[in-house]
Amino acid sequence: MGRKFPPVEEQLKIIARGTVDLIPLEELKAKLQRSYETGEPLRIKQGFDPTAPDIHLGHTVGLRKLRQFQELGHQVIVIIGDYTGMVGDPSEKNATRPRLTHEEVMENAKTYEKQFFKILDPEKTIIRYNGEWFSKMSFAEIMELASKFTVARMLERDDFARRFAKQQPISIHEFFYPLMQGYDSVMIRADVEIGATEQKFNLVIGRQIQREYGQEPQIVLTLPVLEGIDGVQRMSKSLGNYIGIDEAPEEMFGKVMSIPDELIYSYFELVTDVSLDELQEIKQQLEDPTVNPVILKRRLARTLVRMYHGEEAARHAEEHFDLVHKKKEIPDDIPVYKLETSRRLIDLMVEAGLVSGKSEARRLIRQGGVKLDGQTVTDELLELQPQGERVLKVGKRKFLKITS
RNA sequence: GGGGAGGUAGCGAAGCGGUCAAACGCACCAGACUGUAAAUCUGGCGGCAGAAGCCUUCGGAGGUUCGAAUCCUCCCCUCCCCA
Repeated sequence: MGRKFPPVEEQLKIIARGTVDLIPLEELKAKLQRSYETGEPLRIKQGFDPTAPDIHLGHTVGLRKLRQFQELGHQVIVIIGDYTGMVGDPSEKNATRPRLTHEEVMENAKTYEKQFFKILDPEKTIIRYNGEWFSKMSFAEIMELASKFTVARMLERDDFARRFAKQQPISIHEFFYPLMQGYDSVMIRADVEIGATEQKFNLVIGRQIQREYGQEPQIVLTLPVLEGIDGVQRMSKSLGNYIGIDEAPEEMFGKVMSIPDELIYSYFELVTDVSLDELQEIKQQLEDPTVNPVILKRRLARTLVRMYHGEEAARHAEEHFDLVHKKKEIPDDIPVYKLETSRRLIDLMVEAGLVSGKSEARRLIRQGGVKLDGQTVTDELLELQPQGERVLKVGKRKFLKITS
């Protein structure tokens, strides 16, 4: 029948790129083969819990994979976990997560949708909120779902087991998380579910739940967890080590430049659109001791800014970066503060939001972290008079233009 | 239902009547060094005050005391064992 899709082997090559697990591979081949023959696209699912208002590069690892499926002709279904978001995924967590209210979650969800389409093709994407079905579920139905799973099975999970062993609390509602995620798969009849490796348990549970509800189990596709810019922990908004896809080009460029070298390759691999050939070349250069890694890091920064803000912005961001950090000059587009009357520097710093309090302002001055027109400020009692235009630098990257 | 162990700053963890704004480690911030990397070193890390000092903190509310994170009472929460 229809020749809507590339041949199975070709599809597999693209699907397998960057993935950690494909379980079970044989079933995936069968599904692909069937869709190839019938012209019916596979239903590819990934869920996102809007627990924070912004999408960052960590999310794009999965989104990019979804995009690849779209390009192969398949149907992508994104679940926005307005209900699961209220539970909070316990995966990899060592403690119960704070529960968000439905209002908070919905607020975040709004911005999610917009940001998704920076990567996904809106024409080939269906967005569903899982509150759609969970808000209507009766207690009888919840019990039925819960009965399909045992506590022992739940405790197989590393994170639960660890918390249990350490005598830390586990709330009952946390056990529901994997069940809910699996039920999502049932509701949308997922053929493939994508998630980070830490999601493996939840994803596999989905297979079992689907089977219980009389459906063909989904294929589990896991992707590596993207490390944050600190190079230590996973990228996460709450850890503050993230790069948001909506961030200003200059900010984005700067953040990329601050990642540890060890991350350069995986960033290229997981969150940029460089080709496999280029990837190969990058790898070689990174292994070559005569090549300064900073060159590749710049390329990474440029690539990422280009992807989200365009060629022009990327060039601009790089110039800006050189201006500030290489030549130690001051960027031209910094916040401005209008000084009307005589004012103490520390008060001004607080008011302009450069520091959280006067104590911090004093501290920074004492430590030589504050510069006025390039001169290190030593007097923490410094009074500023309105006069001309001056530039205040606080710490490594905060600037303020003071005008009169 | 019974018995036991706990709740200390962002996290982990000391302290158990004054010298505690609270050791130490991690995280974080600043400085030096660099490639705004990592590593390393130095300093900082409740708030306010020029400093002396003052104010608010040790699950919550009361109380004892000249003085409490430390003692007492009640309450809330967590974990373990038994039932």
